[in-house]
Amino acid sequence: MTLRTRFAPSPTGFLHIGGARTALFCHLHARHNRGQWLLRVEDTDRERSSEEAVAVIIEGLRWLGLVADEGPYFQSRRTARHLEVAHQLLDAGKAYRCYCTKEELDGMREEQRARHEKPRYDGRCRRRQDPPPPGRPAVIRFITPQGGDLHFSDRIQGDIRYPNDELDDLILVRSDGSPTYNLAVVVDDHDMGINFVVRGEDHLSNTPRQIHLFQALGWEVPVYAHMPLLHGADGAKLSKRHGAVSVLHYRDAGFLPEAVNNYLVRLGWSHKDQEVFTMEEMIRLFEIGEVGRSAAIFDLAKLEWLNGQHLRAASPERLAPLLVEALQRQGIANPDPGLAKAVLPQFVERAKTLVEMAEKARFYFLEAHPEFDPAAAAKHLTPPMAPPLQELRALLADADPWDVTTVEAHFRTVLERHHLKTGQLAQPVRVALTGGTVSPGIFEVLHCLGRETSLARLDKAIAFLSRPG
RNA sequence: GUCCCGUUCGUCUAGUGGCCUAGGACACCGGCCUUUCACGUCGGCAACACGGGUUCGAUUCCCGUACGGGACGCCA
Repeated sequence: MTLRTRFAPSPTGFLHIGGARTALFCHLHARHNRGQWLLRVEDTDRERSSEEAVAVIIEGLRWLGLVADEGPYFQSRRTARHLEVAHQLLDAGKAYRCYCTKEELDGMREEQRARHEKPRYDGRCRRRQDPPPPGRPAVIRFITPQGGDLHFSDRIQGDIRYPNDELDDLILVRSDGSPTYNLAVVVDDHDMGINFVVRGEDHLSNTPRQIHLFQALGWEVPVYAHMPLLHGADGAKLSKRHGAVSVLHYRDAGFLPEAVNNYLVRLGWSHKDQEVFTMEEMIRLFEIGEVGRSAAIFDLAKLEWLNGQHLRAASPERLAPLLVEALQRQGIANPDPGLAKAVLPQFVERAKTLVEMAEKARFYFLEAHPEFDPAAAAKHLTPPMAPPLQELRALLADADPWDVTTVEAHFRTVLERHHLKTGQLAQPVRVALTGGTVSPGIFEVLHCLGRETSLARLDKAIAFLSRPG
């Protein structure tokens, strides 16, 4: 039997890093086993679901490269089928109408809490003999088996044993006639041939009741794998402060999707001492049964390191357009794509994100001269540097060809004549060309900047350090 | 409150009774490399929550406690 699983987000917000991790694990599990996975949007809560959220979730998955075999299916379009099943249960005497009001239910829960009991519906309408109150809307509740334990073997969590008496009669259909989540998942998972469910641990306690539903319907129960949750830096639930932002935020922050996937897979799973994985490796090596059971905390520093690793593994062809984009967002109107590609190797080891890369490479793309960092200029653009800089400028003007080797040769000539150490000239030149004290190797910078721009910037620096006063 | 789940360096993790004076990675600190910054490299700091068992022997098995998380909705 081929494995069929699904990723089933509810479109009440964006796809955050935790949801992305669930989607990734679904994808890996399906691909590893040559199975399929489908995307199902669980939008039975019409109040809170939105179309933008759907679009953003799909875009997030697309960016991560997690492409489903089927879907997206929309749960809200399957209402008729859900209700059909509810009535089937009703007809079979496995469900009943409940006329309890909100107030009644609230009162019941309050009393139970006061008695230190778990708040749950006591099933009073199940035993109702008298005719229903006329005109009062009813919900349909499922008759949960009483007594005994329900146990199932979770592929991640292990054997779970759950006393049936902890469960109450869950609502299948709301008083407005709409099906609830627990009904919809069971029906959809069955109808869509899902035989394996990967989802967050927050669904663990829903599982026993869903299994009861499957059994009442005479349907085969899927295998479950409940993933440990992701926590923020303070150990609490993920919030906007620490990571629960849209995955697309990471795209805009200059992260590569493969780095995000790599980071996410290592949260709860490992393979020997390997840290860096390609998607192919993840698919080949990933075993859902090896996933750990404890929650993990999101650590941006490690994501950044991994991003650096993947940045280095990526080709300049792939990265150049991304760098151009990042530069544009930093106000560079028309970054030269050719220059971006040429210059990329110089930054790939110096930046952890594309955004950082763009900041560092910015000086290459400036139309005007870079502004001298005041501290850098004060330290390196000093009057005594005028003669060597002028001499360098003169030699460079005639350098032929304009390449790294020639440029370096002229540079060394100046060094010798003025008895300077490399750094003594390199730093002033660096400030002249880039505005600051940090950049790739100075000969590469000269070369890639080109003769015209290099000379102009040197002139500007010479004028600056020769200024009166 | 009740039920379920979890607990190895700051963080992600390895570890399935002796190989553990607990391994790797990120972060951090220091050396080397060096034209700056990085990269690289070498080294350092740093953990089995606690208490009982079981056993010749527990990080590994059992029980309890503490702490953390999840669930308890006409949300998903």
